[in-house]
Amino acid sequence: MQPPKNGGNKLITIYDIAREAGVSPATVSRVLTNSVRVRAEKREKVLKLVEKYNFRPNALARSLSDTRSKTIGILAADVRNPYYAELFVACEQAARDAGYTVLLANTLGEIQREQYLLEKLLEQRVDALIQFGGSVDALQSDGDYVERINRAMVHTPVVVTGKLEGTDCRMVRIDSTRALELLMDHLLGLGHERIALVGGRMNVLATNMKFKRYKEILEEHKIPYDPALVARDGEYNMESGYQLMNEMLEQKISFTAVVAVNDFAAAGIMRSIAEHGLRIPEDISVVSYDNTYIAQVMIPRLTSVDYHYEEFGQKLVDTAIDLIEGRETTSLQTVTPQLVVRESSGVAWRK
Amino acid sequence: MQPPKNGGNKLITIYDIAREAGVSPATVSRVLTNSVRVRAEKREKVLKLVEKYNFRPNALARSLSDTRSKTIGILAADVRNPYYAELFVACEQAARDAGYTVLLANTLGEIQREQYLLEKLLEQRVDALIQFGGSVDALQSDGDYVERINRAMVHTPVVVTGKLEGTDCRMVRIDSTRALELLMDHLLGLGHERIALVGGRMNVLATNMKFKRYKEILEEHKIPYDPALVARDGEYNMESGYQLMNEMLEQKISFTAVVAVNDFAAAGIMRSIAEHGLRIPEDISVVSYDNTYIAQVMIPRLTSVDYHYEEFGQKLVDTAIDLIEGRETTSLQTVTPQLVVRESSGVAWRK
DNA sequence: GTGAAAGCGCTAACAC
DNA sequence: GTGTTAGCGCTTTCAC
Repeated sequence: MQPPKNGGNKLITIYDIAREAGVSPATVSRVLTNSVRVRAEKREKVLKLVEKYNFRPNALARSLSDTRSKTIGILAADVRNPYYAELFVACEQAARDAGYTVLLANTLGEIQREQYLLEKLLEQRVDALIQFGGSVDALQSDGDYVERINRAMVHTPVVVTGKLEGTDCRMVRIDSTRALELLMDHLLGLGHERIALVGGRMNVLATNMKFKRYKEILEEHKIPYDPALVARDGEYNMESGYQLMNEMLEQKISFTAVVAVNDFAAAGIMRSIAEHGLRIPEDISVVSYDNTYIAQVMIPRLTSVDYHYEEFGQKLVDTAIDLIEGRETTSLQTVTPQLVVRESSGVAWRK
Repeated sequence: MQPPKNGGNKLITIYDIAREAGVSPATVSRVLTNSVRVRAEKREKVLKLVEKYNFRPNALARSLSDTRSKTIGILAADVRNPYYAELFVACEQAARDAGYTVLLANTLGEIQREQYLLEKLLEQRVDALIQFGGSVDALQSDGDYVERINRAMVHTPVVVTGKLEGTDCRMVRIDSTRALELLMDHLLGLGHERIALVGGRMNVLATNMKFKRYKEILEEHKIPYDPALVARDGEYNMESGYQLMNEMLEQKISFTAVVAVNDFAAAGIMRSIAEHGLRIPEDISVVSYDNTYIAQVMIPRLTSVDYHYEEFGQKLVDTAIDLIEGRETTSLQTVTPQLVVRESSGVAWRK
């Protein structure tokens, strides 16, 4: 109990309001929470004082008292990535609408930080946890992290955008398979057959799923699968797309279209293509996932798969709240992606 | 006091630890906070139990008890804008390093939401508030908001990246004037004289300051000021840059360089220029502010002014913490911008 | 060094 | 309806 070192004379409490209104603290609380009917007269009196002193109830005390903080923790990989930023803002909105506050922490791709922040969020007694990016994206879940999540889930429900094998956490994720289908249908329809997959890592769930479906689709269309067209030893950024495309172009591998692992990678890919004197989409079509504003900023604008971020965020939050309030929820829900066709994709110049 | 509807058997408390360790709760607290020396033997016993039960102290209770939450509230305009995202992550890091948690809320450009979120953050009893974007960017501060901030500041120090006239809140902001100088020096050095200013609004502090300095510099260089070169009836996004540049180009206004209000606007400007069959930088040089990854994604890459986001965030947080702990701080601090030259700017094609 | 006890500000039985 | 009271889980005097 330190003396407040800054400006502060103590903040007003319900006791102060109660005293001045000539009622009990409980009544003030009742007025504030609107839980039980209070006589109009007293109610007015309290409300007037609340107004007068600009009284704001202490959310900490409230949370401590009813053992729910009305807060949802969000563990995001990195909000500097517009994909996560979109998703976060969507969640924030949905949560706010439901009377919840969100507490965001960025894991920045480090498993260590991820664990640390998980603990921090739990200390804040968030009522539920939503995680996007990081360990939950992995094809094979990290055992140590799984154990921590399992311990957390004894008291705090967890919702993830990927999966966490060995835990019972709810999953709300993009239908990656469908996302790839949209792109492939689009490209095949334009006459493309030599279609490259560029960027990302195979040990990432979504990336892996897309690859599987890619091979299936080729087979369905009787197009031979050429491993040289799949450059998956990369990352999810521009540099990686740039590097990988450079290599493919320099090896004279022939293809008429490339599916970038996301808009960032697409940007790098586009640069590489331009530097090799080729045109988009005349020589090579480029399409990608996420439909962040990068897709709109590029010249030509990118054909990209959109994820309905609002709906995505809403589902994540709804699921979290269902869990908090003890309602049953499905183990896995999916968000249906949608293709946004722009100028970066066109008809194939040869069969 | 609701019964926990989700999985939860009650969480462990220091009382449980104390009982099993055969010490008092106070001692457990002492071990946890490392405040006073505790006999090694007891300390070990407690620590072992903490480990055993994976005990995490309730941050809410702790905050309530010592009347500081070790939390800094951040009111940001919109983290989907990479400028704010960078700044937020920088603040989050700095805060974390200092043992603080950050609580983010996005105002999304609505003054109403801004006020609401301000109250929400105060209810959470944040120890300090940092605001970037929104009302604090305005040339003329909103009276109503000023009043609210003043009320808040009785108990909670506020740091902003702009200004808030009529309040005593601390300011940490980019040296906008210097930022413009960097760009002008660069362009003038390349032989440009007909330099356009595109995007943004004059009632935004930073934008306004840049305009003032722009005129001064022209004067110093004996270059006549042409109002037709200043298109400031816009926004801070791509569409706006696109529109404004379209208009200038269609009006056949002649210029060899344009200073975009930010990277987003620059992207729109570049598209407009390309659509008019002009080349960058051969025909027109384009430069901008913020140096977000949009600058690196564009072809050609953008020459842009960087803000040392890490340092910026660190200063904001340091100032907030100084205020929390009752130390004196300067009213205004600035962050020195730095020019990053890329391919979008080149020598003027005529004098 | 350490325990007992009060208090942080609120909510929720429980009486009346 | 409304006041009284007992927590929520921690920190911090204050004794010893």
